[in-house]
Amino acid sequence: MVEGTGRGRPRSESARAAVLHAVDDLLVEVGYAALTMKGIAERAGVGRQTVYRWWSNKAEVLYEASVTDARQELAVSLSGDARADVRAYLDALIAFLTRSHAGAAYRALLGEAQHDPDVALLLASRDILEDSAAAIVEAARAASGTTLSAEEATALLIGPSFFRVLSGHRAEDIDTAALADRFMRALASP
Amino acid sequence: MVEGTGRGRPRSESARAAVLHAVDDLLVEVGYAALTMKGIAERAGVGRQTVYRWWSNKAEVLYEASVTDARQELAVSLSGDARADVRAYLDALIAFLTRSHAGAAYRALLGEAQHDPDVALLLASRDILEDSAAAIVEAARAASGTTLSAEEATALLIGPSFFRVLSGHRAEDIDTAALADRFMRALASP
Amino acid sequence: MVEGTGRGRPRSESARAAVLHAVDDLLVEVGYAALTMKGIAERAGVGRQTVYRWWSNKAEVLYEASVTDARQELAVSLSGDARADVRAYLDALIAFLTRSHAGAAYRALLGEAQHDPDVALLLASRDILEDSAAAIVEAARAASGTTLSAEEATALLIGPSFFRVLSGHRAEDIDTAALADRFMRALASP
Amino acid sequence: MVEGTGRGRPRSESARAAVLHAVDDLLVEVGYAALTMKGIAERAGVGRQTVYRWWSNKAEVLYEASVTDARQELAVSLSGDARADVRAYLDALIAFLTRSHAGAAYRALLGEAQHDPDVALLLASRDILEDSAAAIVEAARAASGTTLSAEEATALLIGPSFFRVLSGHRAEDIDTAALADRFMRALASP
DNA sequence: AATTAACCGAGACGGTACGTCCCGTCTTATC
DNA sequence: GATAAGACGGGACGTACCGTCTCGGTTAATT
Repeated sequence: MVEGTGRGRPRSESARAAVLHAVDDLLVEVGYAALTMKGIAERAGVGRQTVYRWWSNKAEVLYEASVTDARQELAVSLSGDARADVRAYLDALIAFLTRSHAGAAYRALLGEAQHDPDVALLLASRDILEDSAAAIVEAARAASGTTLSAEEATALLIGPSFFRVLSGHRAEDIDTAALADRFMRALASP
Repeated sequence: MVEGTGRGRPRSESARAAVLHAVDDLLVEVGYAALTMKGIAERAGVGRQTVYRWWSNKAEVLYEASVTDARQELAVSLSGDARADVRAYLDALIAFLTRSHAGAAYRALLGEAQHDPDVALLLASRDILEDSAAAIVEAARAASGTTLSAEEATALLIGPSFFRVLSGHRAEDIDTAALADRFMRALASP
Repeated sequence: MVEGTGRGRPRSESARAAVLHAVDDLLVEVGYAALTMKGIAERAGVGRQTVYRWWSNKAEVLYEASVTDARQELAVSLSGDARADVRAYLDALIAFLTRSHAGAAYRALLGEAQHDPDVALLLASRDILEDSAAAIVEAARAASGTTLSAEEATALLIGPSFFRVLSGHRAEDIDTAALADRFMRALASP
Repeated sequence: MVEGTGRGRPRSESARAAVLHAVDDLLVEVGYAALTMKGIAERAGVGRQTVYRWWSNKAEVLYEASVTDARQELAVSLSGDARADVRAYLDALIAFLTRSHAGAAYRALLGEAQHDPDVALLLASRDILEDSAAAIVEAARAASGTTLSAEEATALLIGPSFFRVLSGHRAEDIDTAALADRFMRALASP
């Protein structure tokens, strides 16, 4: 996108990058609760107004800082074996939600979305999890010949692990092989 | 349970009730984000210290204020027809998560838990959702003769709806009849 | 003064003593600014109400706790030599104001009196300094045959040292011999 | 004096003035005891942090708010007649201590200084009373040819009135003509 | 001996100021 | 005209103390 006439000083790309890096670092170091716009600006060596000029709240900065990493971590290649692919995806999903920095950011944002409609809209506009599962879900639907919609199938796939992690259960307990098996069974037509 | 030695002025039950009522009211009126300890105390006509004396943060007050309502709203009676009971439970669950005040409180707490370990512990200690599903899950497991553990079955039951709601999808779209059907199918042994 | 009928439990003398001791100790340990009614009661092992029952504010407790010591420290015997007696009194006065615990209490009370009328009344009712100087002033007035009133002479005697100490000057610098000399000269008739 | 690099928003002169005015007003309206940093900020229409940014406690604000007035009220012109000048100064001093707003501030600060070392330092750094008396004291010393130091003479001059007022006596009783006379007599060499 | 009444300790109560932190906005000089 | 710096008005935080109250328990003098 072109920046109008180009008059005046152009946006500093280095400032943008510094902010996104600062958010990444601070999220790990101090956690989401202690992540402040003030702290981000200072860590990035950037004026406070510069942050506000490009992002309207910390959720937006965090979203932009983590969405690329999130997509990468959740990407799985299709092997042709639907059940194996589903299991691989579930493993990636759980690793993302419980051990990844980008996953921590996602959980924080999803948490914030529960009481901030702006953040809810931001997340709903492009749901990272749903996007990441689309290919696997499509393959599984095709393989099973299910009558379920993609949306329904996605909820069946992601929901159980999502619930276990978000509601605070230990993630090691999740048997992804069994989960993949039950998912395929649920998909199947009668 | 005895409250220590009984020395000193006893805790004021009316103050306790006033605080819990104030939290309930304020959550509806101003939302979780604008819910402050200061606001709660003032609305309750209670000293600030009195709130801090009995609850260490707003999550604890909110939990105590909503847990009883939550249990009531999620209670379903067993009819003997497992599939019908599951569907009734899912309807209650979705209504709770999307339309109930207690459910709004639960979602706010679950959100807070994603970036506050104290709140996470509080919720994990007695998971309202898991508790509420225990009887239905047990009945469904018995009816299906499944090899799945109760924990796994609970995640299968709650997860899909939970994911749809928490990640911001419209709740009316959820076909609980289909979901109950798929749940029973997933439980079934091969 | 008799306490009415004497019915009911009599005042606990040990509680009274414990409070006064606690005030003395705390004044030295934490200073006047950090001296609180709560702290006094706890240090004395006494209920808060018990303190309030007998003294209406911390100034009153402090006054009662220090007035006896103050009188003792400021007592000087008359030798017959007015100038020498005056000098001895000034030495005692400066020691009291700068090095004594009771003097610290007096200065704190006098400070409080500058912005609390109740404390001002308390101090004015029986001015410790003026009382202590009465005998010496009388002797000096008699020896000099001055036309000055006792009040005026007292102010001439105490004022200079009082000002030096209260306004924060170093006390060692005060030449009490010279001061005594000038005082006698000021008293003398023309 | 230069204020660093000049970067950033400069200090708001209007905020500074508003705070000092608020202190002046509040001291008269509610008295020193009820003078709070919170109240000052609110009355000035200023953020709390803005007050703390420039003054570390209410004593500092009050000092800055009253010192200029104090100097004006205590200024006396020299006529050449030392005794008359001394009397004029004593009249001004007593009026300052007992009837002036700036004098009320000074007494409050001096009171605070008795139990707060920070305030004591603040007052000692530039003693308003001693400064104000310097010219008169010098003139009186020259006229009398005394051997007393300026410090000693100042204490002799100010002390008696200072003691009378601070220890709560009525100010109307002070005979400044007699006091000036005795002061000149005390100064005189033998 | 039983009753009565005031005192005792403990500690919770409604209030309010404290000093700190962060919010999002603004106003500088600099680039 | 965007930037780094940093002051601005505002407001919540969690703590401390205020002076009051309400308990159970104690200690006498009066019945």
